[in-house]
Amino acid sequence: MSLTSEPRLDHRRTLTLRDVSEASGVSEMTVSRVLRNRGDVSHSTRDRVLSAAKALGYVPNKIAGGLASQRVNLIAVIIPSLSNMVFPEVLTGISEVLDDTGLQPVVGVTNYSPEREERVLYEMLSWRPSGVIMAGLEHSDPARAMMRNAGIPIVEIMDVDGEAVDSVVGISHIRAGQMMAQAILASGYRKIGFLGTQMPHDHRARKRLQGFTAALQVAGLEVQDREYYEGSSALLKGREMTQAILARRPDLDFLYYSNDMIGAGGLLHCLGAGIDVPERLGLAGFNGVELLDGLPRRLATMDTCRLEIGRRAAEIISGKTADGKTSGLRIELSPRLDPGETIRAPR
Amino acid sequence: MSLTSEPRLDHRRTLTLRDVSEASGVSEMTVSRVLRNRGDVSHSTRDRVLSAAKALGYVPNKIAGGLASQRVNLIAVIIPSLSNMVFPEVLTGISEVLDDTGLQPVVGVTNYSPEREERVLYEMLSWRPSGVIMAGLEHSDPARAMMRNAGIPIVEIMDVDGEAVDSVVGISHIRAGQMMAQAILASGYRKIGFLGTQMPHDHRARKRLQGFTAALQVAGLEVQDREYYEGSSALLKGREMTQAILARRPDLDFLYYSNDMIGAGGLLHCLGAGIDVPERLGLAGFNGVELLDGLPRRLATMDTCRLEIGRRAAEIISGKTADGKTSGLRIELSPRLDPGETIRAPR
DNA sequence: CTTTCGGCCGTTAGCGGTAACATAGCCGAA
DNA sequence: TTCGGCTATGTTACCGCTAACGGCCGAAAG
Repeated sequence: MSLTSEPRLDHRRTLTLRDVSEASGVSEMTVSRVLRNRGDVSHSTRDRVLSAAKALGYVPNKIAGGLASQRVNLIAVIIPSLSNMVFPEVLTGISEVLDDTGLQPVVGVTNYSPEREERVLYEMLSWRPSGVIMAGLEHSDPARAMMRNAGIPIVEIMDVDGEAVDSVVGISHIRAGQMMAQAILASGYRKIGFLGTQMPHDHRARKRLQGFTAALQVAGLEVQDREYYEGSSALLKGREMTQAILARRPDLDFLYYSNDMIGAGGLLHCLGAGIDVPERLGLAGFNGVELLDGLPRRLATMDTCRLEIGRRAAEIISGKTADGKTSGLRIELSPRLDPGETIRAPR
Repeated sequence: MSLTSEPRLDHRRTLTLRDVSEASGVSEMTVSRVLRNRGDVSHSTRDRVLSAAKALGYVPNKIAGGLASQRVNLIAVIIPSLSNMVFPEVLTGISEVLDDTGLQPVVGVTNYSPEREERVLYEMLSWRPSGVIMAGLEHSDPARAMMRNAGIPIVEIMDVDGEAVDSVVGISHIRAGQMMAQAILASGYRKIGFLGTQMPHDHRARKRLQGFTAALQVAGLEVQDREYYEGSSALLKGREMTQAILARRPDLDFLYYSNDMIGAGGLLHCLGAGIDVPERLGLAGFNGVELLDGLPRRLATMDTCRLEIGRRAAEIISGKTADGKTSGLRIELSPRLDPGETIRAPR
């Protein structure tokens, strides 16, 4: 029952274009035009509308707008995890590019579960996004079908070893594994152990190992011992695993880790245990996580172009490619091997 | 012009309820009921509709649904950064709780910029979410106004030192700083240095320092020297900063870091430089990042209840509180100090 | 002076669903 | 038999916004 009062707004129904149109004395359509910066509106009208909207505290309703225009400025980005440090970096690349396109990334997380991936994809598609960026190439059949039928650009990222639904941007993890194996062999290491995630979930780690063992095989060698773990990777896990594998096989002369985090834990363990790295024992991780620069010794690793992958994927989605194409692209980037200080010089 | 052909779907207009209704011989309304599991539908009809929907590959349109029902199952979650490790953990807590409520978190990232925060909030509100979870208590006036007028539950998280728009869940960073200072003093350290982010951006770090210095002052002491940095925190940064501050003030006997990551870098530097930790020099970080367990020495730190904060916030938003209230709540959690192995025993 | 044209703004008809109500059977109780 | 009540389904009227088109008006062109 307040007569004048401060900005009421309390528990009134939410504002619509009509409120702004009444407050500024023009039609809803004109208000819509002003707020979207589309079509011709005189300067004076524009100002009137804008100030009315601000005064009321009007926030457009994209639900209604999207339905009417059949267009939504969302890009679905589906990744396995956020706690991996790898994916936030991809997201950064995506955001960088999308920021000045009016497109907005919306992130879904699958926790490496195919069922969850399917659900998340379904949820996201039900918002009718303008594009999908999806990590990996391995998906359930229904998920593939949804992507194929969505009628929007799809970009699968991180990995190029397999068949893409539409476009793909990534590196070959098989080749990455091969490259690392060759570098290790070139430095004269021969008794090699592997430490990593339980394979079934992480397809890219699996492919790395596959390329790795294949390259060893060419040299007539094989992985001597393996140590698996589940759950998230942390320094402590790397320490424990390293201790365990070395207890079993003290004769190993190289340890290949499936990621930098556990590799760093292993490095700390070895240094603490007085093991001569890299002469007596070489170490290598994967990913090139710069967060870990600053370790007592720089861990050998392989950069995976995460920022670049994010950027290129976003460019495809937003049509910023050379010829404006938004589908059927295939971009393979080349990972760069950084020998750090935990692989001895080639001999 | 294919006559029979495989699932056509190629470049046809996207499917609607009508398509499913025609394919299954019932009204659109009935299809809607089946797909939403709402209202009575006979078993046989349900099956028919479901199989028709699956066969066609129908994906509901939440844009239309949301407009019609005036309800949307989205929760806006607005945080400063994803590369901080702290926020993904909060997200985990949120997801855990939201997972079985039908509500879905949508994440927006502000990069610690108030302008960006305002934009992101505006964007999110324009999708008419059912709630907002927002990091921190410091926001621009327009942002506050938007939240106040949105007519939905708002939960500000992480920090309780200040005035909330609606509900708040977090810890007192002022008290956290005090607690750490008291622990440090109790162990007999007297010449204390601080290393952290440039304050203006990170309000919580600022409040910690504020509480910290206040507690020192009570003991007639003050922070002897400070070392600031900008950009993201990493081990290397921690090393460099530690080296710099110790070069200036080799007499310091304690270093308080604004987060665990740079603290860990500092620890590695000190160990490498042969400094006696914690006797000659004590160290402490902040956050209790478990990722870093496994360092040569466990860094003193303070757990910030991130998972719990996420959970409680989500519970408020989803009405899972004791009395079902969704607004006006205030929950202050107590951070736990972990002295690790870088503070010597109290004397 | 009429015609044309472009700038500015309004009107109309949906977009694809759902709330609310109406309806048609069917059953059992009065 | 009648009638209330229940179940299973259909009908209608929007939700808030925008595409498409149309109208008006003043200025430039014929």
